[in-house]
Amino acid sequence: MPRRLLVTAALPYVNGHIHLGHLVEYIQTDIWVRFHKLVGNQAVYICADDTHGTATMIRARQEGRSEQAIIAEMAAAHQADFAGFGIAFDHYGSTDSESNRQLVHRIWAALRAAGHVVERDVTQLYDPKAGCFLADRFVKGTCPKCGAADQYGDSCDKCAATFSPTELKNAVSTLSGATPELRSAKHCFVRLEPFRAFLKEWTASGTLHPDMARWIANTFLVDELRDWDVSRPAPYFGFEIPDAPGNYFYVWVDAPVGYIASTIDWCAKNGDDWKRWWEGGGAEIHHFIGKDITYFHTLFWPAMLRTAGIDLPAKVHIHGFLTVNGEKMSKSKGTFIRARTYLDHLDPQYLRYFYASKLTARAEDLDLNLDEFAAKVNSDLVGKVANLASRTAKFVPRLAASYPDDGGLFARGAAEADAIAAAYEAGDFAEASRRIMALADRANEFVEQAAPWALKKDPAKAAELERACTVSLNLFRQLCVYLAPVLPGLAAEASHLLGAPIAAWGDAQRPLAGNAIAPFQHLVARVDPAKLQAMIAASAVESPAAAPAAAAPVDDGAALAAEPLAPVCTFEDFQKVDLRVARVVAAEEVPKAKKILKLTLSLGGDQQRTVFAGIKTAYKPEQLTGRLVVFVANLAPRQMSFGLSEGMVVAAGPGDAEIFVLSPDAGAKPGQRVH
RNA sequence: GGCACUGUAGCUCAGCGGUUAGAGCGGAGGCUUCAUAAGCCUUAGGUCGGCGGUUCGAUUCCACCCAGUGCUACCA
Repeated sequence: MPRRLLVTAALPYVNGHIHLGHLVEYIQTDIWVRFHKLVGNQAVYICADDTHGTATMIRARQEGRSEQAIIAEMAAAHQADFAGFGIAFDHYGSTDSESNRQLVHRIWAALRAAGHVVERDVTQLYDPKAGCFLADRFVKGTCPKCGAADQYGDSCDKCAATFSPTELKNAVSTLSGATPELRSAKHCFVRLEPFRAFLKEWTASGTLHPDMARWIANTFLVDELRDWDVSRPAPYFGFEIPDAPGNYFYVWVDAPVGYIASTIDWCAKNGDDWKRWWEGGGAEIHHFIGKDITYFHTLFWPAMLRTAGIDLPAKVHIHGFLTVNGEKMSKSKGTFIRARTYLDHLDPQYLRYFYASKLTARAEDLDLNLDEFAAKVNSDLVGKVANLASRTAKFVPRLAASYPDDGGLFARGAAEADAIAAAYEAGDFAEASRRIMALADRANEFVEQAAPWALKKDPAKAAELERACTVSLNLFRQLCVYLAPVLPGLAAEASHLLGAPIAAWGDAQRPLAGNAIAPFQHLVARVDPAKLQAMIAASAVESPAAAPAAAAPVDDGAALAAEPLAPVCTFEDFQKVDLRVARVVAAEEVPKAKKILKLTLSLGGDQQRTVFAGIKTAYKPEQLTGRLVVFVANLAPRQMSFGLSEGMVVAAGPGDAEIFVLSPDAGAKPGQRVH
């Protein structure tokens, strides 16, 4: 009984081009889908462009055209890029569709009816220049959790923390460069806390890799789940909320619903009923996503589906990020490589194979080391697999009329089918590749021993030659069947070479006999290092001209916006705080603390105080000893796990590397009060 | 500090309660010349992070420790 699989990859955002990082996911998913189709399951690969949000609206405004024009242009670009890599969606839709609007309405009505929607005022960042509230992705600043700079307003790609844009430090509008200000507006929220028990069970029920299930259980699900802000006030490009006019659904509401809407559109084209896939039809729903959007797919999304009576995903497959040469992709180093740029220089099969050889079921980051990439592709694809055909296909015009005795080689390869299939099924493509390459090694050993080139010289051994070639070409074909999910192009060429289509996983079980052999053509070229270099060069963006030296300082309002002024206090209030000049007489690291330094401060004479200060991320102890600082002398002592802290040292900055300890001008003496 | 994951040959990684721990790549030596300078053979003497425990027997299970990574805590 074939399984019915509804498979999705995350919807790429309409505003950007596809790059090699995206492709990890689309290739991974494509391989998984192709595998299932090959084994005879009914698999549907659904994707779409994620179109809504402020970003699209602003871009349309800037370029003086409609959102729809942008969507059409980018949809074409995305699909061309995907097609270039052999990624074969069954349907590629758009979240800006009527089917999506209707479905969002339906799910919203269900959330309302279930009493999960609450409304309250939200203070949000507002761009006074652009005249609109700022979407998460349109605010950049410093991550409040880890201090990484240049992060978007919804999550940190450094530490994967999620937060709200108002939590961002040093926020700046990427639209206008203006410092955002705070404004209030009414928002709709979906309550998630009622789902916690359900989510706890669901995420632990095999829908996620155990590592990820644990991670979610230990992070998000330990505390009360915060209400989810699902609306944005106009102007906003998206679907208006039917019962809250002037408000629009936040893009993360309608984006995942787009999985279903895109299925609906596919069904409409094919005379199918979408409910067979999403509502009690017995289909398995599989989502492939990156670990950065785990939150949305394993908490919000199941809650929405459950409320609306739609099937829950059978499995959420989560992968890690792509690094290139061991580092985050970098525009200046030329490792931020667009799909199109890659296609301009290199064969997409290389990348499909390399990713496959590295992907496992775990959400580990995948490193594209370019030297390893070239070595692996050349060794495996060219040296082992393609070479097998290349070295035997030219000797004989056709395969032997019956498959000869090969000492059990083909049978041993056929017996690997289940193990390789299990590896594909589990998402452990690395293991599948290893097993396949092991078979390729055995096949090459066979050729070596049979030495068809020697047999060719002796006309009396023509039959033996034919047998040797029949075996090696069948072994080659067997490999191509196993590799077909990864390398559909190679499988097609192998089909052509031997005049027999590779159409099913079972084709690896039956050797061919008697087939005519087509004239041999090169199957896979070696990786040309010059082209690799050219690709890097084409991707490298010269780093922006070094900022004009010693330019006048620009005091933007980011810091103030990130932390608005406190309410007025009286002079008497201020006087309560006794600030003193102090000298750091000793600074030392505290065992087991990542952020804390232990400071011994002198107030003059024999007066000393011990302070534990959270400045270790920005200062080394030796930088501090001897210098003067400003010290809150009358702060109530605080017992910390490291010891008693008798006050605090005054500092500014958002944290992490950006901490600036205050010091008085020269001449001040320890013990003097700051007035 | 807590939670999780990882720690196996120069590199990338398999493996796993049981004979002398494996593969690929790289390196070294040899063979071959059919093939896209591909292939085959030999070789790497690695405390399987450390220390204990369970066991007839552990790289494989358990405890603890160390290191790396991620999240999290300490910032009065």
